[in-house]
Amino acid sequence: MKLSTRGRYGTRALLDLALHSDESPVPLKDIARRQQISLPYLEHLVTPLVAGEIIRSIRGAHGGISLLKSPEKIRLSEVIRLLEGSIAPVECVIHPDICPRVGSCAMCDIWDEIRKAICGVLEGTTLQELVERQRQKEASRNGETLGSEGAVRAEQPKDT
Amino acid sequence: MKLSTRGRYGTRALLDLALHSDESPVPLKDIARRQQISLPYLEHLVTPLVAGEIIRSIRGAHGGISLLKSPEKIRLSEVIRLLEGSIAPVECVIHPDICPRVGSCAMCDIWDEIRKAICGVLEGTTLQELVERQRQKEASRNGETLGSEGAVRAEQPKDT
DNA sequence: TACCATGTTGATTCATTTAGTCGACAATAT
DNA sequence: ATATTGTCGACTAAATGAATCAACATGGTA
Repeated sequence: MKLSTRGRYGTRALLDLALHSDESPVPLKDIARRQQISLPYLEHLVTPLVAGEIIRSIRGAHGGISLLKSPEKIRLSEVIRLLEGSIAPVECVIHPDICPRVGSCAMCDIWDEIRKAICGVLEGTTLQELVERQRQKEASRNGETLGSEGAVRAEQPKDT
Repeated sequence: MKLSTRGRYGTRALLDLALHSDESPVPLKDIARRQQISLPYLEHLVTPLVAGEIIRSIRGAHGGISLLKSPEKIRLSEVIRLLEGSIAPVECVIHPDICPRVGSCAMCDIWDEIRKAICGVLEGTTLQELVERQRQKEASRNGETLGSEGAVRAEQPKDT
């Protein structure tokens, strides 16, 4: 149940793009440098986002990628689906026909509840919200400067 | 973000055990046959559940596995954690120290929300509930017999 | 026009994980 | 004793993940 680097790097790249978007497109090179992702790998991560019409790309000098929709309209669910494929934790939730136990398996219900729970979070989060969160974090990080640096990690989740 | 066969087979095996538990232990061979899991593979799946003291095993003739706790006290979260390891979709949620962006990364918040959402479902589901659900499904499947067999698949999730 | 900066695509590599098998062994009932 | 069952570690094969690279397409700029 782990996210691959596609999901992790891809979302970070998209957030980075949103944070650095003015009018002109943002070169992959810049995103790669800021996010510490290798450029040739990032190119592959970006492809499905272009195909999914979340961003568009412009070749040539001063080229790069830019958002096709305003950040409030970009939901994380859509992004993750493009980067990672289906969100469902098991296949049979999506394709009931491949499971011989279809309709008589109590586990499938639970797997689908998990799918819905995950979708709920992703559906309810827009790129705009991520941008705001990120800006806020960086601002409060600057205000922090002196003193107890370690105070950031307030509460650690006990749970896995 | 897919569950491996460990999680899928393991939970099915445990549910099968709960459904077929009387006083005597249930041989792995029977579970393997009913659930269509290869016996040598099932042996490996069962190991962490024994280690986690959810079930115990008895060797020798008439041996097998049996539940160590009553089904109402066995939460799916515990089972999945034993079978699949941490539920968190990314490592940095559990070990913030391995992430250079710790405390200043908006994505981490989201990944943790997802972890919580998944935990919520798993924490809130006991083996007893699964048993009841499963019995109910099988009962209604028997009452079905004649007529429109296909009526089972009422609503199909559009969403991934 | 020539050239440089950029994105596109497919092939390829390498490491890791997953899924599964097998054999030797330990324990228990009959 | 012996048949039956679980335990454990080694092993293998296939799939996936994480990249890298080269050849190409395209758009600015001198």
